[in-house]
Amino acid sequence: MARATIHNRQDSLERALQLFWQKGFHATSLKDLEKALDMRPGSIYATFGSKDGLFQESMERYARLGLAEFERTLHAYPSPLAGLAAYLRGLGGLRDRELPSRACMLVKSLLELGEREQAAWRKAADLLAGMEERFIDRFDAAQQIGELDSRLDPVRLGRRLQAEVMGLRAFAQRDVDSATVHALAEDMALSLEALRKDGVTDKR
Amino acid sequence: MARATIHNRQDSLERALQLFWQKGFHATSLKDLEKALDMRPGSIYATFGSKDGLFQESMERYARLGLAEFERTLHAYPSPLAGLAAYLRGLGGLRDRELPSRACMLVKSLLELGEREQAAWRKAADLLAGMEERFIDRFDAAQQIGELDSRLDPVRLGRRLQAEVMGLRAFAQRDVDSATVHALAEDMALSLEALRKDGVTDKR
DNA sequence: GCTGTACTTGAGTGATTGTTCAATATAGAG
DNA sequence: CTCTATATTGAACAATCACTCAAGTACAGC
Repeated sequence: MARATIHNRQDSLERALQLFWQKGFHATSLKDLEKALDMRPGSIYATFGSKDGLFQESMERYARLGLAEFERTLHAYPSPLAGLAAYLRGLGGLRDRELPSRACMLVKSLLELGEREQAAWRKAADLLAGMEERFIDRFDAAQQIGELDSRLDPVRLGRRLQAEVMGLRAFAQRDVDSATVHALAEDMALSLEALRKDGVTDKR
Repeated sequence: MARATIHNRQDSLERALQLFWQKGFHATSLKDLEKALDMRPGSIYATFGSKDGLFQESMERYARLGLAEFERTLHAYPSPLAGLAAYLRGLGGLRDRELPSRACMLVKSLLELGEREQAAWRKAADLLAGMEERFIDRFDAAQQIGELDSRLDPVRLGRRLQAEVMGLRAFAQRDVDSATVHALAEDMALSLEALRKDGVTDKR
């Protein structure tokens, strides 16, 4: 009935994500995107509407994949606190993998964007709020199985953890050794594990 | 002997700093700067060389003023640990003051800039390294007066604190209540104070 | 009041920005 | 094959980008 598409949407989105994650919104030009996606402007606009739209879809993909990896880590540990600590230790390896950036793309966007890109800024803020909810949910679970002192506030702990992750990843964006990042992540993980109520057996 | 300058250099720099801190490097155009400094392009280039140069000088000013405020807080407390905790609590008020941004300008730059702005990126990284040194120095001092367990590593503690500050300020860039930021800063301050060796009297 | 010097101006530079759209190409249906 | 529907192209667009420089301006010293 019509001409078939030669570009896979998810594939194009992944390439755009890599570019945006590395260079940020403003420093990524449409020329860059044309090259990375191997598409001409018309095709890009027909598929994604605008640079801003493509950027927002990239952030959504980033958050979806990041959350999936987070959940995968959690599932490997029956204990919520142990899962969160393992997630932190995993971030210690940020300098070992080859990534577009060590920093979180959502945080980069939150700091880079302003009023002029309000919609994209909102999206970044909302996606981060979703991640915060997941953190809080895990502290809640830890409390329900008696792993965490009932006097502690899961909401505050969740926000604290998000701030720690933001800080760890921003710090890793500096030109520091992999060992330094590993040590920092380890210290954060230890602090988190110190929350474990005395007498609770580690069931890893 | 010649025509007098009508613009104060420090004053112009302060205005540029406010703009860059709020909007970031890429989103700040020369038009914006012309308006904020009330200077025409020729004057700006005669005085600061380039947009990149002006940006780097702005970062230097930012770091100098920020460090001065940090030292002022420290001087109000005879105990190093108490001083650092007070600094964290002060950051809890980020949402109360009217600032160009809640996030640290150096972190914003570290995350926004890339290879194309290598010199400015380096400057941001170096200035952050300088701040890290100050943190480490305070933990060192705490250790020397016996306020801090001698088995703890001041370098790791200093880096951890910098990551916490980065995280706190990035978190505060989200659309959260002032109370939420205060609570987060309080939790971080409490963790820091918990490092105080048992038996050491608080001399605040 | 004149002169020399340094500061300031602003129109203009070429390059690059995100975006549009008429033309073209290509697949499947008949 | 022809026809139709849709994917794709890429030249062209106006706007904006960082930046330059010749001309104009105003002050200090004489």
